[in-house]
Amino acid sequence: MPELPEVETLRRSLVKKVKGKKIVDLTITLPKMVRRFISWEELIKRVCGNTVLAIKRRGKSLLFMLDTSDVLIVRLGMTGQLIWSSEKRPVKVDKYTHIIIHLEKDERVLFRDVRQFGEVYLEEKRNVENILRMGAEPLNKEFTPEILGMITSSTVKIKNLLMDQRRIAGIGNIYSDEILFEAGIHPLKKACSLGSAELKSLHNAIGLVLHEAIACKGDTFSDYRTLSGGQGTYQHFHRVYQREGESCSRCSGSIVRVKLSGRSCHYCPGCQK
DNA sequence: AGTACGCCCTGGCCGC
DNA sequence: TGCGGCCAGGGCGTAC
Repeated sequence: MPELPEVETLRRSLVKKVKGKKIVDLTITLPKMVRRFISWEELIKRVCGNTVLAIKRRGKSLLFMLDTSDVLIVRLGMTGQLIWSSEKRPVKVDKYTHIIIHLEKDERVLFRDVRQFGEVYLEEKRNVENILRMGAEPLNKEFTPEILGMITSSTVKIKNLLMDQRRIAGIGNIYSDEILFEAGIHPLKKACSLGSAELKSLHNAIGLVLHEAIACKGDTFSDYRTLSGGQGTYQHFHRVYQREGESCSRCSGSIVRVKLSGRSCHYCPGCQK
């Protein structure tokens, strides 16, 4: 389940491998992975022959900036992977590889996705922000405790708010649990009830946890892999996520799991008030 | 406005 | 061994 740290890790690798290179061909074996009102035929037509000027990230989406007015947008969903394949180290294409971006010299980026929740689409650069409709980037320096305070002026439960991409971009189920533990805030607490000390603590925890996870090259709790097929290591440092019944590293109490809007939510009742 | 739920989808796991 | 049933969940649409 790639969230901001996993997608940022992929982005950094993609910059090294793909930036400045020409897309010579695009293979789409599962057309329904192409979404948002563009046909796969048109996608291929508008992508092939163009050079990738830059690779950006917005929330959990990767943006391949082309040397035309278009951006190729990739969202990995739950189980999506981007895998680097070269002549020296070719990667086998299996039944879960739905899209292949072909560069020159037999270099490829494979888009593999078991559950098919991911998507690829094309949008004009000037429309990207409108289409993505995403909230604040939590690692930008503009993301201050004051901005966070404005975002949290809602009666939504703080856990749901952290995962709402239109409010804050890039945080999913794993990191929202870990961030709230780090901040010592109960996940079911109403966002608007947070005091200024809690907001500061939450802001700090967001930066801390996301940077830590990026330093780990992400979290390979399940399907996520780095561009070269390796694993991230953040899963070894979970403090609450998927640790139901285990003891809290801080107070030795028992980690609890509850259902919240169809998602599991883990926290320590002793540390998170 | 907030929330619950179903849908998309498949591998993995459980119980029988 | 094998099979049915259920679960995980990001994002979106819909109903309340």
